[in-house]
Amino acid sequence: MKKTTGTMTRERYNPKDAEPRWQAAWNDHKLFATKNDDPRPSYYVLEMFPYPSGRIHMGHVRNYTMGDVVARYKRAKGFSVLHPMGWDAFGMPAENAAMQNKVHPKEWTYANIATMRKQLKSMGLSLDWAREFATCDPTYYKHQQRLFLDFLASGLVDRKTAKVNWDPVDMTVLANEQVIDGRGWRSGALVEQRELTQWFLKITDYAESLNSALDHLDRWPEKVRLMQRNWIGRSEGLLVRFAVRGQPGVAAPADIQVYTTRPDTLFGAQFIAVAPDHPLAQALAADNAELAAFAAECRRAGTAQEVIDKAEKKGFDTGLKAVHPFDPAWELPIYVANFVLMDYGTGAIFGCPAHDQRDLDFVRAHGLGVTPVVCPPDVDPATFKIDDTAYDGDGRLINSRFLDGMSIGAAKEEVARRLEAASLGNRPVGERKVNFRLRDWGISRQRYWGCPIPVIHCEACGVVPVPAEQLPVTLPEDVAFDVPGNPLDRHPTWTHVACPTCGGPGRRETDTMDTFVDSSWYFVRFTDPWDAAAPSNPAIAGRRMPVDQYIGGIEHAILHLLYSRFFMRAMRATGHVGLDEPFAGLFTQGMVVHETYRDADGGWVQPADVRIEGSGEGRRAVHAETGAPIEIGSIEKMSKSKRNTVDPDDIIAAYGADTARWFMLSDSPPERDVIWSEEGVQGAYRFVQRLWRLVNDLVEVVAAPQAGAESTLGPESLLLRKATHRALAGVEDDIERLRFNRCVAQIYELANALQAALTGAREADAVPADMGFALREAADVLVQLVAPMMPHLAETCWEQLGHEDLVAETPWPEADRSLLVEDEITLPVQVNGKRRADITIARDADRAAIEAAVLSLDAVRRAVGDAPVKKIIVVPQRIVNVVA
RNA sequence: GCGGUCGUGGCGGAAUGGUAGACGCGCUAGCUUGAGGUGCUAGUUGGGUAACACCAGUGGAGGUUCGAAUCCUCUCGACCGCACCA
Repeated sequence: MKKTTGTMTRERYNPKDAEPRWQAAWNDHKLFATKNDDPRPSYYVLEMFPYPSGRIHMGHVRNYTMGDVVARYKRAKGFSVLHPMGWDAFGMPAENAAMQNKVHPKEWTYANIATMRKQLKSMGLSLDWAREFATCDPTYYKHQQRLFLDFLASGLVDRKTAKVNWDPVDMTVLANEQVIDGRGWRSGALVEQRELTQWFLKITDYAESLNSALDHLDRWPEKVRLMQRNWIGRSEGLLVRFAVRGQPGVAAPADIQVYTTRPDTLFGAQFIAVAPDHPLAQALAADNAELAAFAAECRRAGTAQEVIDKAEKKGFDTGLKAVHPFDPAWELPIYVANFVLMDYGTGAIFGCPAHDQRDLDFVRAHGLGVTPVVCPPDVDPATFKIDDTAYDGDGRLINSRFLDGMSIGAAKEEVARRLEAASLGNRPVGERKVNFRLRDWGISRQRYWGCPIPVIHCEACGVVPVPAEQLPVTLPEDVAFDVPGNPLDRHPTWTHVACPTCGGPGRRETDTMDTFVDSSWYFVRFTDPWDAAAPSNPAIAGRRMPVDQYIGGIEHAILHLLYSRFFMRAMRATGHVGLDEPFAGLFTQGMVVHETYRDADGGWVQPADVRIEGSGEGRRAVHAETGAPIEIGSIEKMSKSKRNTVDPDDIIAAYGADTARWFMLSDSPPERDVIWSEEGVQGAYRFVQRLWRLVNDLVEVVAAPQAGAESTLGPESLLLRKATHRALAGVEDDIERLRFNRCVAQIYELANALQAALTGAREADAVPADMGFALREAADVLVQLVAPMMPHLAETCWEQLGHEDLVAETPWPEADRSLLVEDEITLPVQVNGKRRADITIARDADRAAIEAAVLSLDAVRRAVGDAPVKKIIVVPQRIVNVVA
C-alpha cells in the first residue's frame, strides 16, 4: 500500500491570497470586456442594477452570483456575452441623507457607488465594467431628456390636471402603484388627495399591446405574467345609456351611462348606482346637504378607514329613476353608492344582485328585490333561488324575455346587438367598449435628485420643449435641504431662462422624473453607452436586445417590468429601437432570509453578536460577548430594522467570495427564499477546501496529463468516465434552466465519485494508464463545472492541474453521449405496483427475455404466489410491473 | 372576497406518471488529528427483525391508472398578489 502523507500537512486553500490575484489576471486579459463588433452569437445577461444605498447586501450577492454563473457559462459555450453593471442612482434616500447629514446628494451617491463597486469587484463577477454608468450622470440623463422630448413630440406625453396622491412626509406625488393601503410606499405616511398639473406618460396607449404580448413571453414566470395581466385589467363590456326620469325641482341629466361586463344580466337589474364623485352626484349634492355629507364621508373612508368597515355597502337614494332600455315602463332607482369607483368605467353601474356579490349585499341593506337571470346547469329554473351568495357561474338565461334559454355568451351578444341598434336622443343606447384598469403613468416628482423634465414655461408661448442641442438640462449643484419641498422651486437663478421660441422670460419646469423612468431603458443604454449623440444606436441595440436573461426580485414584477415594456414600445415609435419587448427571459429570485434574535429587553441583536449552542431541541443562543441569553425568533427577510443582516464583506473576509457564491447557489431552489445560516456557510467552505485537497491528491498520484488511453478502459475507469460525463451533461442542462441547486448536487456527486476512484488508485501499487486518464479527465471536468460558480478556486485548481491558460477562457467541455448510455441496465421490478426486486439485463433485451427473466426471480414468484399472472407491463429502460 | 403558489425525513431540498427521500446540513458510532471547530469510514423516514423478509409512509379524504409525491375532486394549512375593477 502506497503511503501518502501529503494530505495532512498540505497548506489549505487561501481565498484571501488567491481571489485578488485571479481578479487581476482576468482584468489584465480583458476577458469580460465585450466588443460590439464581436461576430459570435450574442448573449445578454443582466441583473437588475442596484440602488447605491451604501453597501451591498446578501440579496445582491445572490442576484449577481446567479447572473454571473450564466454569463461565465455562456462565455465558455462560445457566446459574445454582454454582462454590464450600473447604478440606479437617483432617488429620495440621497435627499434624506442630505437633510440628515448635510452631505450633498451627488457626493453621497458617488461615494456609495465607489464603495459598492469595490464590494462587487471583490465578488469576482465577470462584468464589463467599461460600460458602467450611473443614471445620475448627465451623460445618461441627457439622453433620457431627449427621449422625453421625442415622446412629447409623438403625443406620448400628456400634461393634465389630475387628482394625485400626495405624500405629506416626502412632499411628493406618488403613482397609484406606489400607494399601498392608502400609504406612501416609502414613507408609510397617509396619502392625501390633491389637484396638481402633472406630466404623464401615456402608457394606456399601449394597454392592449402590453396585455396581449404577455402571451408570447414564454420565458417569463407565469406568476409575473398573471400579475401584469391583472394590473392591466382588460375587460370587454358594454356602455349602456339609461334615460333618466327627473323629479319636480331637481335638475337631472337626460340620461346616465353605465359600463358593464355583464349585459346579459340586464333583466336582473334592480338599481343604478353612481360614484360619489360622479358629475350627477356632484350636481345633486350642490342642492342637497345630506347627499354632500354622504359623499364627503365616502371620500374620507376611501383613503383612511376602509379597513374598519370595508364590508358595509352604503348608498344614498337620489329619488331619481332610470328607465330600463328594454322596457319603458320599468323604472330603476338611482343611488349614490360608496362602492362605485369614479376611476373605473364611467363611474356608474347597474346593479344585478343575483349575480354580483357586492350588488347583493347592497340590495339586502336597502330592501330591494333579487331576480335570478342565469340558472346553473342541472338546476330547475322554477326553484332556483339566491340566498346569501350571488351566482357568477355559467348557465342559461331565465326570467329574461327574449334572452331566455340562451347561454351567457349568446345573451351578451344579443343585448349588445339590440342596444347598438336602438337609439336614445340620436345616439345609440349601447356601445361595445374594451376597458382597462391601467392608468397613465404620472412621472412628475417635486424632488431635486432626479432627472429634470426638459421643458420651459413661457407666459407668451406656454409649454416649450428645451431644444435638443441645449440638452442636458443639468441639475444645479448649489442647493440646500434645510426645508422640505423641492429646492429647485426656490433656486434663485436656475429656474429663470429665456423662452427658446420668443426669447421672453421663461421658467424652467422644476419637476423631475420618477426614478422608474431611469430604470426603464438603462438596459438599452448598456448596448452602446459611449454614444454621445443619441440614447441608442438601433443597429447595435437590435443585435444585443432583447436581454436574453434578466434576473431580479419579484418585487419588481409589475412596476419596473411594465414600465420597461412600455418604454421599448415608445422608443420604437420614436425610432430608437426596433423591438417591443425588452426581456426575452425573466427570472425572479427568492430573498435571503435569516433567523432573528432578541435580547431580554426585546431589542434586536445582530447575528454577528450571537453564538449558537447545541442543536435540535437543545439549540439555544447566547450573546457572543456577554453570554446573556438570546431568544431565537422567526426567520425573516434580512432587514436593517430587525438587524438580522449579514454583511457580505464579513463573509468574504472570513471565507472568501467563492464560499459566499457557492452557498447562495446550494440547496434552495433559486426562485425560493434561501435561509442564510452559519452552518451552511461552513459547509460550503468545507467543500472549497475539499476540492482543493482532491486536486492536490490527484496531481500527486497522476503527476501529468495522460493522453490516448480512452480506448483501453477497464471497468473502474469506465465507471469514472461515465460519472464525469453524466455530471457534465447534467450540469449543462441545469444551468440552462437556472436550476443551480441541482448543479451543486451533481458537482458533489462527481466529486464523490472522483474521490472514491482516487482512494482506490492510491491503494494500488501503480495507477494504470486508463485510470490515470480517467482521473485526470474527471478532475479537469470537475474544475470546469465549478468554474462558473466558484471562479477563483477553479482557476487555482486549474493551475495546479498544470494548465497554462485560464479556465475562464477555456471552452466548455463536450459531453461524450456514448458514455451516457449503459449497455446493461437495472430495471426495478414491481408486482402489482409494489417494488419487489430488480433485474440487470442488456439494454436492448427484448420483451420476451425481460419477461422470462422477471418471472424467474424468487422475489417475484414469492410475491405472485399461486395467483395467475394476468399481464406484464414492460416500460423500456424504466420499469417492469407484473400484474397478478 | 377573488386569483395564484406551495405542503415530502430533525432541516434545506431531489424525484413532474415508473425504485420516494438524490445532494447537502445536522445527528450517531468508530478511527484520525489536535487545545479545538479538521479529516476519513459507516449509519441516519417510521414500525419490525439477530439480520433478512415484511408492513406503513409525500398535510387529510376520495378517485383515475398496471403503477400517483406527480393527474382529477373535495378538504385542511402556509405563503404571495389583487381588491368594492361593475
